[in-house]
Amino acid sequence: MNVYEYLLSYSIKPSVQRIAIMDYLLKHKTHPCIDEIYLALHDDIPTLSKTTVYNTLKLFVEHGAAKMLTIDERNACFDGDTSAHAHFQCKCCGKIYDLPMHIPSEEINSMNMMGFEVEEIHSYYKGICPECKDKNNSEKN
Amino acid sequence: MNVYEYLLSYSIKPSVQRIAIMDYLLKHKTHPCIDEIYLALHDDIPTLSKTTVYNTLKLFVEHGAAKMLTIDERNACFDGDTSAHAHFQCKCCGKIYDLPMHIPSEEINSMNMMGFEVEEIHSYYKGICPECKDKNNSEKN
DNA sequence: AATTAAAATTGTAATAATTACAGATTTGAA
DNA sequence: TTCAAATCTGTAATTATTACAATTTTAATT
Repeated sequence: MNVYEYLLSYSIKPSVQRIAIMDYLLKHKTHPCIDEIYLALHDDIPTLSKTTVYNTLKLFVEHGAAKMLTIDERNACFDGDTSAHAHFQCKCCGKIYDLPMHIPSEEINSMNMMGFEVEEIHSYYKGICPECKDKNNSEKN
Repeated sequence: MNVYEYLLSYSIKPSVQRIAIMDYLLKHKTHPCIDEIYLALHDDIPTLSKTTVYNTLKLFVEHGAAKMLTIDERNACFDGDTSAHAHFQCKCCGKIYDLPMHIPSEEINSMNMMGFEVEEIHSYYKGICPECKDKNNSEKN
């Protein structure tokens, strides 16, 4: 399935900009922020407006075609992988890693019992990633 | 233990402003944002600067006396309860609820095995809270 | 009590992310 | 081809946060 059909499957009317942004999201697992996407696509689509990137990602999130991460304090990040998974952000280099998510079914059940209607589950970790840990260790020696 | 001693126990030098802010955090489980704290304390401390609220909360977080939540997209929220617990934010009213947290020990173990040094665990849910669900239902009838 | 240096606080200005909005462009049906 | 709706664009406004220099407070020392 190409990106055009992929957008349609989420009831999103495709356009040059929407296809380019979704294509970027699907091909780059970096959990990009608005600016990263805007700068990356600016070469191919010089007329692209940053407002369009904002609007488009909002649309994607509303249609369930992307997820917004609030893991980075500075600015929102976006993920084209909408499957349930957790994240890890390195406090040193800022990189965001994907991790398998354990879905806490018992908790969600008890929340439902209490009358909470759970629509989104967010799970993330912060700390030091293997790369940065290695780098720090080798500096010390 | 009073707030003065409480701050000292986190190696934070007490001051009028710091005591007032920590006192507010401990007494109000609303997970307030900077503005809420600033506005609430402004009556008692008219000279209080919003910069001081920012600086003080940053200091609290650094010393482990408070936690910053990024659950609300608009702005950072703060929690004086530093014990491990999860949160639920209602998409309708915005209120943030405390929930017991299931610590995914197995995942953390495997992350450690992979070389990730986990320092923070964040777990939160979004959806509709019981109050808003009731309100919506009664409107429909 | 006066002196003084360090720490804390304050207020303003700068920065950065996001949103509002109006005009231009594109799309697709008639 | 025409036209209305949808989309996109660029600028301006808004909002959250940070930088920073000046002022005030604190606490130790004389």
